[in-house]
Amino acid sequence: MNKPVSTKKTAGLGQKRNRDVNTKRILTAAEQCFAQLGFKGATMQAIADLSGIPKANLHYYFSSKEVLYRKVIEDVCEHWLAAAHFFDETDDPAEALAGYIGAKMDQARNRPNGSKVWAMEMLSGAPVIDGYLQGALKPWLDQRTRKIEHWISQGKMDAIDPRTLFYMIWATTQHYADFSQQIYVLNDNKALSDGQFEQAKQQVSQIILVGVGLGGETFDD
Amino acid sequence: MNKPVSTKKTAGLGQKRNRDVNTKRILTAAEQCFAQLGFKGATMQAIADLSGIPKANLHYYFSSKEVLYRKVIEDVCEHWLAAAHFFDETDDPAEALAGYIGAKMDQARNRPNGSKVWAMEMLSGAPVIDGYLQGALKPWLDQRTRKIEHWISQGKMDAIDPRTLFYMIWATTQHYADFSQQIYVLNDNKALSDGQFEQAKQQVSQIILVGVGLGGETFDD
DNA sequence: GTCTATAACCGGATAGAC
DNA sequence: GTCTATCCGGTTATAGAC
Repeated sequence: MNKPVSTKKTAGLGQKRNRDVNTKRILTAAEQCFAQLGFKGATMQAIADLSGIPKANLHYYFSSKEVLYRKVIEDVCEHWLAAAHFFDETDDPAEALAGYIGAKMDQARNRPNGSKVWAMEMLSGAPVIDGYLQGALKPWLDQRTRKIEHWISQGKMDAIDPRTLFYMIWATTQHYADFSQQIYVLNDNKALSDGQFEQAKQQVSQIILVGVGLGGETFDD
Repeated sequence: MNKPVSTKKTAGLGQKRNRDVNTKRILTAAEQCFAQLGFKGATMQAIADLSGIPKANLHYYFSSKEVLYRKVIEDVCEHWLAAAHFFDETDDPAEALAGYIGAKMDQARNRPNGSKVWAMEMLSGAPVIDGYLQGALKPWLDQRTRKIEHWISQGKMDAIDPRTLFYMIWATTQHYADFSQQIYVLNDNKALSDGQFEQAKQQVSQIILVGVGLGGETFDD
């Protein structure tokens, strides 16, 4: 749909930059295609059309469809971790959880396709992402689980199972990206407005915080 | 993988029954294949192998891959509604929500592939399921939204947004089916045991009920 | 580095014997 | 009703001109 940044050889200085730009365009288009259609369903032709880069050039930048897919997944993983650190910015459980939930909600809103690719991968049994789950996500979760257990032992929050809590946070926040079509229909065939989304964000935070015994001053209105 | 119920013509009485059995086997295999691989990724050959029925016979029972897929989706929709009525079995908000959450959790555990096909459809933008969302799910949600608002006006529960609550319930319960691979890895590469699952069920109920101001006696242990 | 044309392959669907 | 063999369209990937 879009025009490629430069056709034919512009040989010389701006070339590496050109390569980066094209690579980025391809990755963005691929993320969208894979998100909606799955690995098999997305075609190189569709990715080419969407990115505005000829199909054969995709194979110039990425040796195969699978290599392209793995690169998309890698980016999504990095993106996941980007929100993860919000949990550690404070030692107050209410602040940590509210900050983390807010960050995950914003991610779902701002980069829904990343969330969808992740979901697709999980549905497929995580063939590509598996190593990342073991090597990065599991250690992250184990550590935060201990942090929550510590807060519980200090009487700062209710004695809930930390894993259930995290699964709930992940599921709920990612739902706003992954099931956006369902939300769209249930919202009278209208996308959530910024106001509606902000309200949802506040509500999700409120219900979860209150649910784990942190029902303090977490609302805005 | 499995052997077909009967090869060659057994002509006569048991035939219609035979047809039903084969149809059922195909649908079960198809549900699994579509859940893991998406519409395009699942091949008629794979469905044939898994059901133990020759590929050509699939086309005898279902005229095309799309017809087969639509039938799978229909079954999944019926299944969705099957849990929906648990919400209406009582006028007590805590009982209604706990019963509904429990039913949805059990569904996720007992028929994960149904949940995955649903999720896949949503990620793809719900091309097939759209009419059902408009015609059945939206009315259902609108009605239950009013019920919750009624309870809120009676002071029986906190003034939360009913939609956010339902999205949270759907997302969290379905997470146990859709993201089972992630849960598997995070649970030390072991599937959740029955005990772990029951605990998760209780925890989800507890956090949500407490979260909306229904923190009474909802636990077992 | 880029693009057009094509090779090689695979999957859905059908024809036609039994 | 069931199964084997086959056709045809579509997809990935590459060869080779520019």
